[in-house]
Amino acid sequence: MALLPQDFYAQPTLTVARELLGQRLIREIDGQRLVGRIVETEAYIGPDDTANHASKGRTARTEVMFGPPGHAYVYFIYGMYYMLNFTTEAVGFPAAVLIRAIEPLAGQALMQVYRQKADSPPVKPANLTNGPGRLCQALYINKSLNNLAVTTGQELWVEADGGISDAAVAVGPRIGVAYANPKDQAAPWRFWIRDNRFVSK
DNA sequence: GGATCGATCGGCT
DNA sequence: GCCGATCGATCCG
Repeated sequence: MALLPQDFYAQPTLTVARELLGQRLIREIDGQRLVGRIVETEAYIGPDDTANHASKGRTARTEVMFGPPGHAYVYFIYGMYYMLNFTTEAVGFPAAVLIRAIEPLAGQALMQVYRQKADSPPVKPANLTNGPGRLCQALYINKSLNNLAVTTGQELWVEADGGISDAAVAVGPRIGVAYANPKDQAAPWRFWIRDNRFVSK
C-alpha cells in the first residue's frame, strides 16, 4: 500500500480533505500497528477562515500550520482531549485537515485499552473512534506527535486505499465552530462517507 | 431518542 | 480571567 507523499498534502485543502476519505490512517507503537479508515474530515483554510486557530495569528501553537504540508498538527482542547490534523498547502499559508473519525480496521484490542477509563465498563466498539477526541485517545496521539512529518512511514502516516466515489461522499458545515463568523460557520468544509457508522454524531 | 451540563487546563487577552 | 475544532454522565420522556 502506498504511503501518501508530501505532494498529496500540498494540494488545496478542500481536495486533501475530500481525498483523505477512504484512506488508511496508520499508527505504529512499539512495532504494533493500529489502523483505521478515514471516514470524516474537516478543512481549516488560511488566515481569513475565522474558525481556523491560525486566523488569530502566528503563535507558538499555530506555527505548525504555517510550516510545510504533510505534518501533524496536534493540539490540546477542553482540558482533556487532543485533536489530530494534517497540514496542507504551501509554506506560509496556514491550513490543515482535521481527522474527525476513522473506522477501525486493525488493532482494536489495543485501541480499547487506550480508550478504557479506570473503573468504567469497556467502550462500545461503535464508540471507539467516532470522534476527533476519541480517535486520538484510541491511537495514543498526543502533543509529542505535534509537528511530526507524516510522510516517512514512522509512528504516524496515511496509506492510499480505494477512493470513495462522489455519490458516497457527503458534505456539510463544520462542527463546533459557533465562535466563527456566520460565513465561516456555514462553509461546507466537512466531508464524510455517507452512511458510515463511525462518522461522529 | 434528545437536551443539558460539568470536566479540566493550555492558550491567549 | 475566559473559553474552547469534545465527550460522557445524567435527566427527561
